[in-house]
Amino acid sequence: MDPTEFNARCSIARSLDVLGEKWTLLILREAFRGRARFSEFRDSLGVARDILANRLATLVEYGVLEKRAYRDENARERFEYVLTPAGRDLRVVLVALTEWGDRHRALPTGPSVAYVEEASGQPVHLEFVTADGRPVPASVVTSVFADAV
Amino acid sequence: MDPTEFNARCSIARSLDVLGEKWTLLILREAFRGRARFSEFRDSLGVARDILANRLATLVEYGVLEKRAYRDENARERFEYVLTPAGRDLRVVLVALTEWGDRHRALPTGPSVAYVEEASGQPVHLEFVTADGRPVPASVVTSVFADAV
DNA sequence: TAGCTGGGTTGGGATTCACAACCTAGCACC
DNA sequence: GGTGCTAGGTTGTGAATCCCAACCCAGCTA
Repeated sequence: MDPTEFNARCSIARSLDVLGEKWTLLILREAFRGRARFSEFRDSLGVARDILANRLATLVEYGVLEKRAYRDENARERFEYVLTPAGRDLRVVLVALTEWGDRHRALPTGPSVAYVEEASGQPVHLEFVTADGRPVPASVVTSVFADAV
Repeated sequence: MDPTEFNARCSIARSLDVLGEKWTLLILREAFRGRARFSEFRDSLGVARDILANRLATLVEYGVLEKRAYRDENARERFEYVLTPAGRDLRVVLVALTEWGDRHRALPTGPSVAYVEEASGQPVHLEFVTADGRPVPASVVTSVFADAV
Protein backbone atom coordinates (compact mmCIF):
# COMPACT_ATOMS: atom_id res chain seq x y z
CA MET A 1 0.00 0.00 0.00
CA ASP A 2 1.46 3.39 -0.82
CA PRO A 3 1.90 5.84 2.03
CA THR A 4 -0.83 8.20 0.89
CA GLU A 5 -3.38 5.43 0.78
CA PHE A 6 -2.33 3.98 4.11
CA ASN A 7 -2.48 7.38 5.73
CA ALA A 8 -5.94 7.99 4.32
CA ARG A 9 -7.13 4.71 5.78
CA CYS A 10 -5.35 5.08 9.09
CA SER A 11 -7.65 5.97 11.93
CA ILE A 12 -4.92 7.85 13.75
CA ALA A 13 -4.41 10.12 10.75
CA ARG A 14 -8.17 10.52 10.38
CA SER A 15 -8.56 11.41 14.04
CA LEU A 16 -5.76 13.92 13.76
CA ASP A 17 -7.52 15.58 10.81
CA VAL A 18 -10.11 16.65 13.36
CA LEU A 19 -8.01 16.94 16.51
CA GLY A 20 -4.48 17.63 15.35
CA GLU A 21 -4.47 21.39 14.95
CA LYS A 22 -3.10 23.62 17.63
CA TRP A 23 -5.54 24.37 20.49
CA THR A 24 -8.14 21.77 19.48
CA LEU A 25 -7.43 19.28 22.26
CA LEU A 26 -7.11 22.06 24.83
CA ILE A 27 -10.51 23.39 23.78
CA LEU A 28 -11.89 19.91 24.33
CA ARG A 29 -10.19 19.69 27.72
CA GLU A 30 -12.09 22.84 28.66
CA ALA A 31 -15.31 21.44 27.24
CA PHE A 32 -14.93 18.48 29.60
CA ARG A 33 -14.54 20.97 32.44
CA GLY A 34 -17.95 22.32 31.56
CA ARG A 35 -16.91 25.34 29.54
CA ALA A 36 -19.35 25.95 26.70
CA ARG A 37 -19.39 29.62 25.73
CA PHE A 38 -17.04 31.43 23.41
CA SER A 39 -15.87 33.73 26.18
CA GLU A 40 -15.35 30.86 28.62
CA PHE A 41 -13.01 29.13 26.21
CA ARG A 42 -11.31 32.40 25.41
CA ASP A 43 -10.78 33.35 29.03
CA SER A 44 -9.66 29.98 30.29
CA LEU A 45 -7.27 29.29 27.41
CA GLY A 46 -6.13 32.73 26.31
CA VAL A 47 -6.46 31.58 22.71
CA ALA A 48 -6.83 34.13 19.91
CA ARG A 49 -10.46 34.77 19.03
CA ASP A 50 -10.14 33.96 15.35
CA ILE A 51 -8.45 30.64 16.05
CA LEU A 52 -11.10 29.79 18.61
CA ALA A 53 -13.93 30.61 16.19
CA ASN A 54 -12.22 28.49 13.56
CA ARG A 55 -11.63 25.50 15.86
CA LEU A 56 -15.16 25.57 17.26
CA ALA A 57 -16.55 25.58 13.71
CA THR A 58 -14.36 22.61 12.76
CA LEU A 59 -15.39 20.65 15.83
CA VAL A 60 -19.06 21.37 15.10
CA GLU A 61 -18.57 20.38 11.47
CA TYR A 62 -17.10 17.02 12.50
CA GLY A 63 -19.79 16.37 15.10
CA VAL A 64 -17.59 16.68 18.19
CA LEU A 65 -19.38 19.73 19.54
CA GLU A 66 -22.97 20.84 19.08
CA LYS A 67 -23.77 24.53 18.63
CA ARG A 68 -26.80 25.32 20.71
CA ALA A 69 -28.77 28.50 21.13
CA TYR A 70 -29.37 29.76 24.65
CA ARG A 71 -30.81 32.93 26.08
CA ASP A 72 -29.86 34.53 29.38
CA GLU A 73 -32.39 36.75 31.10
CA ASN A 74 -32.57 40.17 29.50
CA ALA A 75 -30.14 39.17 26.81
CA ARG A 76 -30.44 38.26 23.20
CA GLU A 77 -30.03 34.74 21.93
CA ARG A 78 -26.46 33.48 21.89
CA PHE A 79 -24.70 30.21 21.24
CA GLU A 80 -22.83 27.66 23.26
CA TYR A 81 -20.83 24.60 22.29
CA VAL A 82 -21.47 21.32 24.09
CA LEU A 83 -19.92 17.91 23.65
CA THR A 84 -21.82 15.41 21.51
CA PRO A 85 -21.57 11.66 22.24
CA ALA A 86 -18.66 11.54 19.78
CA GLY A 87 -17.05 14.37 21.72
CA ARG A 88 -17.55 12.66 25.05
CA ASP A 89 -15.77 9.60 23.65
CA LEU A 90 -12.64 11.74 23.42
CA ARG A 91 -12.26 11.59 27.19
CA VAL A 92 -10.09 8.51 26.64
CA VAL A 93 -7.70 10.46 24.43
CA LEU A 94 -7.41 13.27 26.96
CA VAL A 95 -6.82 10.87 29.83
CA ALA A 96 -4.17 9.02 27.82
CA LEU A 97 -2.35 12.33 27.25
CA THR A 98 -2.74 13.26 30.90
CA GLU A 99 -1.35 9.98 32.14
CA TRP A 100 1.64 10.20 29.83
CA GLY A 101 2.33 13.79 30.84
CA ASP A 102 1.99 12.93 34.53
CA ARG A 103 4.41 10.07 34.18
CA HIS A 104 7.00 11.49 31.83
CA ARG A 105 6.79 15.25 32.13
CA ALA A 106 5.84 15.52 35.77
CA LEU A 107 6.08 18.78 37.66
CA PRO A 108 7.20 19.04 41.29
CA THR A 109 3.80 20.53 42.11
CA GLY A 110 2.15 17.27 41.13
CA PRO A 111 -0.65 16.59 38.67
CA SER A 112 -3.26 19.31 38.22
CA VAL A 113 -6.10 16.94 37.39
CA ALA A 114 -7.17 13.46 38.43
CA TYR A 115 -9.87 11.21 37.00
CA VAL A 116 -12.29 9.46 39.30
CA GLU A 117 -15.42 7.35 39.15
CA GLU A 118 -18.24 9.80 39.69
CA ALA A 119 -20.23 7.75 42.17
CA SER A 120 -17.42 6.47 44.41
CA GLY A 121 -14.74 9.10 43.91
CA GLN A 122 -12.26 6.28 43.34
CA PRO A 123 -9.38 7.15 41.02
CA VAL A 124 -9.43 5.42 37.64
CA HIS A 125 -6.77 4.88 35.01
CA LEU A 126 -6.59 3.46 31.50
CA GLU A 127 -5.72 -0.14 30.84
CA PHE A 128 -5.73 -2.54 27.95
CA VAL A 129 -8.24 -5.34 28.44
CA THR A 130 -9.20 -8.29 26.28
CA ALA A 131 -12.75 -8.82 25.02
CA ASP A 132 -13.50 -10.93 28.10
CA GLY A 133 -12.27 -8.25 30.47
CA ARG A 134 -8.82 -9.56 31.34
CA PRO A 135 -6.31 -6.71 31.84
CA VAL A 136 -3.18 -6.85 29.70
CA PRO A 137 0.00 -4.78 30.21
CA ALA A 138 0.73 -2.35 27.40
CA SER A 139 4.12 -3.97 26.86
CA VAL A 140 2.56 -7.11 25.35
CA VAL A 141 0.13 -5.28 23.07
CA THR A 142 1.06 -5.33 19.42
CA SER A 143 -0.41 -4.03 16.17
CA VAL A 144 -1.89 -6.08 13.37
CA PHE A 145 -2.33 -4.37 10.03
CA ALA A 146 -5.22 -5.08 7.73
CA ASP A 147 -2.87 -5.39 4.76
CA ALA A 148 0.76 -6.25 4.75
CA VAL A 149 2.60 -3.02 4.04
CA MET B 1 -5.41 30.09 38.88
CA ASP B 2 -4.82 32.18 35.80
CA PRO B 3 -5.02 30.43 32.43
CA THR B 4 -1.31 30.64 31.72
CA GLU B 5 -0.42 29.00 35.00
CA PHE B 6 -3.05 26.33 34.67
CA ASN B 7 -1.91 25.54 31.16
CA ALA B 8 1.68 25.30 32.31
CA ARG B 9 0.67 22.81 35.00
CA CYS B 10 -1.74 20.85 32.83
CA SER B 11 -0.36 17.50 31.77
CA ILE B 12 -2.33 17.56 28.55
CA ALA B 13 -0.73 20.83 27.53
CA ARG B 14 2.68 19.54 28.58
CA SER B 15 2.20 16.36 26.57
CA LEU B 16 1.13 18.39 23.56
CA ASP B 17 4.31 20.47 23.82
CA VAL B 18 6.10 17.28 22.79
CA LEU B 19 3.45 15.57 20.67
CA GLY B 20 1.23 18.31 19.34
CA GLU B 21 3.06 19.40 16.22
CA LYS B 22 2.04 18.15 12.82
CA TRP B 23 3.52 14.72 11.94
CA THR B 24 4.78 13.89 15.42
CA LEU B 25 2.14 11.31 16.30
CA LEU B 26 2.32 9.78 12.83
CA ILE B 27 6.08 9.41 13.19
CA LEU B 28 5.44 7.59 16.45
CA ARG B 29 2.82 5.41 14.80
CA GLU B 30 5.53 4.36 12.35
CA ALA B 31 8.00 3.83 15.17
CA PHE B 32 5.55 1.37 16.72
CA ARG B 33 5.45 -0.40 13.37
CA GLY B 34 9.18 -0.92 13.67
CA ARG B 35 10.37 1.91 11.48
CA ALA B 36 13.58 3.39 12.81
CA ARG B 37 15.61 4.95 10.01
CA PHE B 38 15.26 8.40 8.55
CA SER B 39 14.44 7.03 5.13
CA GLU B 40 11.90 4.56 6.51
CA PHE B 41 9.96 7.37 8.15
CA ARG B 42 10.31 9.50 5.07
CA ASP B 43 9.11 6.81 2.69
CA SER B 44 6.23 5.53 4.77
CA LEU B 45 4.90 8.97 5.66
CA GLY B 46 5.88 11.14 2.72
CA VAL B 47 6.84 13.87 5.17
CA ALA B 48 9.24 16.63 4.15
CA ARG B 49 12.83 15.88 5.14
CA ASP B 50 13.39 19.03 7.12
CA ILE B 51 10.24 18.53 9.15
CA LEU B 52 11.19 14.93 9.80
CA ALA B 53 14.69 15.90 10.95
CA ASN B 54 13.17 18.53 13.20
CA ARG B 55 10.57 16.20 14.74
CA LEU B 56 13.06 13.40 15.32
CA ALA B 57 15.38 15.84 17.09
CA THR B 58 12.53 17.06 19.29
CA LEU B 59 11.47 13.53 20.18
CA VAL B 60 15.07 12.63 21.05
CA GLU B 61 15.40 15.79 23.10
CA TYR B 62 12.31 14.90 25.14
CA GLY B 63 13.37 11.30 25.62
CA VAL B 64 10.69 9.69 23.47
CA LEU B 65 13.12 8.32 20.90
CA GLU B 66 16.74 7.31 21.31
CA LYS B 67 19.22 8.08 18.53
CA ARG B 68 21.41 5.03 18.08
CA ALA B 69 24.35 4.40 15.80
CA TYR B 70 24.26 1.34 13.58
CA ARG B 71 26.42 0.08 10.76
CA ASP B 72 25.28 -2.00 7.82
CA GLU B 73 27.79 -4.20 6.08
CA ASN B 74 30.09 -2.22 3.84
CA ALA B 75 28.53 1.03 4.91
CA ARG B 76 29.55 3.79 7.21
CA GLU B 77 28.01 4.36 10.59
CA ARG B 78 24.52 5.80 10.47
CA PHE B 79 21.74 6.54 12.97
CA GLU B 80 18.36 5.14 13.78
CA TYR B 81 15.63 6.25 16.13
CA VAL B 82 14.07 3.74 18.49
CA LEU B 83 11.37 4.14 21.11
CA THR B 84 12.50 4.63 24.69
CA PRO B 85 10.35 3.35 27.59
CA ALA B 86 8.68 6.78 27.65
CA GLY B 87 8.02 6.41 23.94
CA ARG B 88 6.56 2.95 24.34
CA ASP B 89 4.14 4.37 26.92
CA LEU B 90 2.62 6.41 24.11
CA ARG B 91 0.98 3.30 22.72
CA VAL B 92 -2.04 4.16 24.87
CA VAL B 93 -2.37 7.55 23.21
CA LEU B 94 -2.16 6.05 19.73
CA VAL B 95 -4.69 3.35 20.55
CA ALA B 96 -7.06 5.95 22.01
CA LEU B 97 -6.87 7.92 18.78
CA THR B 98 -7.33 4.77 16.73
CA GLU B 99 -10.40 3.69 18.65
CA TRP B 100 -11.99 7.11 18.34
CA GLY B 101 -11.27 7.25 14.62
CA ASP B 102 -12.60 3.74 14.10
CA ARG B 103 -15.80 4.59 15.91
CA HIS B 104 -16.50 8.09 14.71
CA ARG B 105 -14.70 8.49 11.41
CA ALA B 106 -15.01 4.95 10.13
CA LEU B 107 -14.34 4.08 6.52
CA PRO B 108 -16.35 1.51 4.55
CA THR B 109 -13.15 -0.47 4.10
CA GLY B 110 -12.95 -1.02 7.82
CA PRO B 111 -10.13 -0.34 10.25
CA SER B 112 -6.58 -0.59 8.93
CA VAL B 113 -5.01 -1.64 12.21
CA ALA B 114 -6.06 -3.74 15.21
CA TYR B 115 -4.39 -4.18 18.58
CA VAL B 116 -3.95 -7.63 20.04
CA GLU B 117 -2.28 -9.36 22.95
CA GLU B 118 1.00 -10.62 21.54
CA ALA B 119 0.89 -14.09 23.05
CA SER B 120 -2.74 -15.00 22.40
CA GLY B 121 -3.61 -12.83 19.41
CA GLN B 122 -6.75 -11.77 21.27
CA PRO B 123 -7.97 -8.27 20.43
CA VAL B 124 -7.61 -5.71 23.21
CA HIS B 125 -9.17 -2.32 23.78
CA LEU B 126 -8.82 0.54 26.27
CA GLU B 127 -10.96 0.78 29.37
CA PHE B 128 -11.10 2.79 32.53
CA VAL B 129 -10.47 0.67 35.59
CA THR B 130 -10.30 1.50 39.28
CA ALA B 131 -7.20 0.87 41.37
CA ASP B 132 -8.56 -2.57 42.31
CA GLY B 133 -9.14 -3.52 38.67
CA ARG B 134 -12.86 -2.97 38.35
CA PRO B 135 -13.81 -1.68 34.86
CA VAL B 136 -15.75 1.57 34.76
CA PRO B 137 -17.62 2.99 31.73
CA ALA B 138 -16.19 6.25 30.42
CA SER B 139 -19.56 7.93 30.92
CA VAL B 140 -19.19 7.92 34.71
CA VAL B 141 -15.60 9.14 34.77
CA THR B 142 -15.19 12.72 35.87
CA SER B 143 -12.30 15.14 36.45
CA VAL B 144 -11.09 16.48 39.77
CA PHE B 145 -8.85 19.52 39.68
CA ALA B 146 -6.02 20.06 42.11
CA ASP B 147 -7.11 23.66 42.72
CA ALA B 148 -10.48 25.24 42.30
CA VAL B 149 -10.26 27.39 39.19
C1' DT C 1 38.07 10.27 -9.53
C1' DA C 2 33.46 9.90 -10.47
C1' DG C 3 29.17 8.20 -8.98
C1' DC C 4 25.82 6.33 -5.54
C1' DT C 5 23.41 6.32 -1.05
C1' DG C 6 21.68 7.52 3.55
C1' DG C 7 21.03 11.25 6.17
C1' DG C 8 20.53 15.25 6.54
C1' DT C 9 20.64 21.20 5.88
C1' DT C 10 19.23 25.40 3.51
C1' DG C 11 16.41 28.83 0.87
C1' DG C 12 12.08 30.53 -0.85
C1' DG C 13 7.10 30.44 -1.31
C1' DA C 14 2.56 28.98 0.70
C1' DT C 15 -0.20 28.17 5.00
C1' DT C 16 -1.32 28.80 9.50
C1' DC C 17 -1.09 31.33 13.79
C1' DA C 18 -1.21 35.32 16.82
C1' DC C 19 -2.52 39.88 18.12
C1' DA C 20 -5.19 43.85 17.73
C1' DA C 21 -8.76 46.55 15.74
C1' DC C 22 -13.19 46.54 14.16
C1' DC C 23 -18.20 45.04 13.58
C1' DT C 24 -22.94 43.84 15.12
C1' DA C 25 -27.26 42.75 17.57
C1' DG C 26 -29.87 43.52 21.26
C1' DC C 27 -30.50 45.26 25.80
C1' DA C 28 -30.23 49.11 29.45
C1' DC C 29 -29.96 53.70 30.71
C1' DC C 30 -30.97 58.42 30.38
C1' DG D 1 -33.75 58.04 20.51
C1' DG D 2 -28.93 58.27 21.07
C1' DT D 3 -25.15 56.36 23.80
C1' DG D 4 -22.91 52.74 25.86
C1' DC D 5 -22.19 47.87 27.18
C1' DT D 6 -21.54 42.99 26.17
C1' DA D 7 -21.10 38.37 23.87
C1' DG D 8 -19.68 36.67 19.94
C1' DG D 9 -17.59 37.01 16.43
C1' DT D 10 -14.70 38.89 11.54
C1' DT D 11 -10.86 41.13 9.30
C1' DG D 12 -6.17 42.83 8.43
C1' DT D 13 -1.37 42.60 9.23
C1' DG D 14 2.92 40.57 10.65
C1' DA D 15 5.24 36.32 12.67
C1' DA D 16 5.92 31.57 12.86
C1' DT D 17 5.34 26.93 10.55
C1' DC D 18 5.12 23.99 6.86
C1' DC D 19 6.22 22.19 2.33
C1' DC D 20 9.10 21.46 -1.62
C1' DA D 21 13.22 21.34 -4.07
C1' DA D 22 17.94 21.94 -4.34
C1' DC D 23 22.05 21.30 -2.23
C1' DC D 24 25.73 19.18 0.93
C1' DC D 25 28.57 15.61 2.93
C1' DA D 26 30.83 11.34 4.28
C1' DG D 27 32.13 7.03 3.07
C1' DC D 28 31.61 3.23 0.06
C1' DT D 29 32.07 1.09 -4.82
C1' DA D 30 33.77 0.99 -9.68
